[in-house]
Amino acid sequence: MSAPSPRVRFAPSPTGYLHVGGARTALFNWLFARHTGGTFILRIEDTDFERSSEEMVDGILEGMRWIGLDWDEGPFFQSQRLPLYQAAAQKLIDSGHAYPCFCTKEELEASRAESTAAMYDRRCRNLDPAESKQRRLDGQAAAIRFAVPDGSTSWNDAVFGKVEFANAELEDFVLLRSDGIPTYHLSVVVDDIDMRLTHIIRGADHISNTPKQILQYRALGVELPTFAHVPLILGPDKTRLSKRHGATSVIAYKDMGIVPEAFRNFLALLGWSPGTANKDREIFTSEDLTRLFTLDGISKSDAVFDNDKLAWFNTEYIRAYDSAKLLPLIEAEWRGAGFIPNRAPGEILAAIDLIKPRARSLKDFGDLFRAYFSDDFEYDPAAVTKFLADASLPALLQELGTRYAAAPDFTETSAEELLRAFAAEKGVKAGALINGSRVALTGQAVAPSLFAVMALLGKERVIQRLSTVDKVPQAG
RNA sequence: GGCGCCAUGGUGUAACUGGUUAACACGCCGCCCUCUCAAGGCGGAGAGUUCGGGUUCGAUCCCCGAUGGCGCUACCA
Repeated sequence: MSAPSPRVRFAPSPTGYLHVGGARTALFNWLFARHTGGTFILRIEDTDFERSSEEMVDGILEGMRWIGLDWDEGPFFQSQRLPLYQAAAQKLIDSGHAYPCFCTKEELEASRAESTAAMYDRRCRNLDPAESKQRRLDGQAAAIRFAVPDGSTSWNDAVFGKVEFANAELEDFVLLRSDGIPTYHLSVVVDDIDMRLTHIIRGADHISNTPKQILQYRALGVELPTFAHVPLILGPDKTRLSKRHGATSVIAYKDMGIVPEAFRNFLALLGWSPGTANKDREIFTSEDLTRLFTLDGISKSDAVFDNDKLAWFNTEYIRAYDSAKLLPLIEAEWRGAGFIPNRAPGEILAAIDLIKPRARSLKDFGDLFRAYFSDDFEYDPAAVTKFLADASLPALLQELGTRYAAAPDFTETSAEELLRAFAAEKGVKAGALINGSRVALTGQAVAPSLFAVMALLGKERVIQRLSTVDKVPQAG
C-alpha cells in the first residue's frame, strides 16, 4: 500500500484578522500541499462564540485570497460540527479515558491553590460512575475532563525532532465544557482525525499542547499524524509580534501598498530556506516556492519580521511586474485614495512602465507619481527648495517652454538637444535646467530621466507646466 | 514559579554524517555611472558562531551547565 496523499489544514480562530504569523502558517501548509499534490483544507475554529465573529471569518478569507492561497476543502466551521465532538467525548468516557467533573470555579481555584503543581487535583476522577451518571441525570452541570495517564508522551516532530513531556506535567484538561461546547483540545483532535489529516503544520506555540492531543489519539486508537511545528515570528525587539510593532494584520500590508507576491515571497523565507542549491537567490515565484518547499527546510529558531526586507521585495516585484498586471493593483490603490486619473489607458500603461522602477510601494502611484496621471498634482516643497529656488530659474524655464512651443518636432532626443542648446546659449548649466524642469513637470525631485518624462507627458503638457512654473509655490 | 523549545553579523538564512579565509540576501558606508532619485557595476565595515566547561588531533556542528528569548501552564484558541 502506498502512502496516502498528504492532507493538511489551516485552522484559524476567527477572533481577529488574519495576522502575519497565521498567514505564514497557512502559506507553509499550502506550499506543502501544492508541492506534494496533497489537499489543503480550511477549517474555522469558532468554538469560542464570545470572541468569534463572522466579520473576522470574512477578514481571514480575504487575507488568504490576497496572498493567493486557495483551499481544496472547506471552509468547515466547528460551530456546525458540535455533535461530532460530543460523541467523541462520550466515547472517551465510555472507554474510561475521560470523566465528568462537577467542580465549580471556586472548587477548582481551591484545588489548584492546594496542589503543589498548581494543577487541578483530579478530585472528580474517582467518582463512582453510577453516582456521576445520576448527578448528571439530576441536571447537574459537568465538564468532561481527560484522564491523563502516568508515564510520558513523546513524538518525533518533523521540525524539532524528538520532543518529550512527562504526563505528570499535564492537567486533566477539559474536553467538553459544562455547556456541551468542546474546548480546542478536543475539537482539533476530533477534526484532524475526521478530516484524515496526515500532517499537522502549525505554530510552535502549540508544542506544549501536542502531548494532550497525542494522548487523545492513543485513547481513540488512532494513528498519529506527522507533527511539524513552525517557529514563531517576532517583532524587531524580539518579542512576540503584536500591534505594538505596527501592522500585524495581513490586510494592513495590502493597504500599505505591498504587492501580494512580494509579501508571500517574504513570508516564505521567514523560517524556511530552500537550501544550499538556491542560497544565492531570494526572489522566488509561486511556482518556484511550491517546487522547492519541503518540511526539512524549516528552521527551529524564531524569526524577526524585517520591514526593510519586505520593502525590498516589494520594489523588486513592482519593477518586475508587467504594467498590465500592475494596473489593477494600482487602480485599487487609486480608488482607495479617491484619485481619478485623467489619461487614456495606453498613456497610463506607458507611464507605469516609465516610473515603476522607482516605486517602493503601490501607494507611490497615488501620491508621488500623480503628475503622470493627472494635471492635478502637488509640488513637493522639498523638491522646490532643492531645484527651483534660484530666482532666475522660473523665467528661464518659461522661455524654454516657448522654445519647445516653437520647435518643429518634439521627441525625447529633440527635447534634449533643444534644452542643451538653450543652456549653452544662456550660459547656464544644463543640469540646472533639467532639475528645475523636472520639478516643474512632475512636482518631485525624484523622477525618471527628464526627457523620457517629457516624451511621455507630450508637448502640450510640457509647455503648459513650464509656462506656469512661476506660479509654483516657493517653500517656507 | 513549573515544564518545553530555541540561540550563526543589526535582520533573514547557509555552512553534506565535526576539518570552510564562516557564505548569500536585506540594511549600512564609499566609489563609478549621471539630469534627480532609484536601479546597475565595483569595493567596504559588520559574526569567529550567547557564555563557560567537556569529548576530540580538530567543534557553528556532539555532551553538560549557565544566561537570554520565546511558548505552554483556562470550562481561550
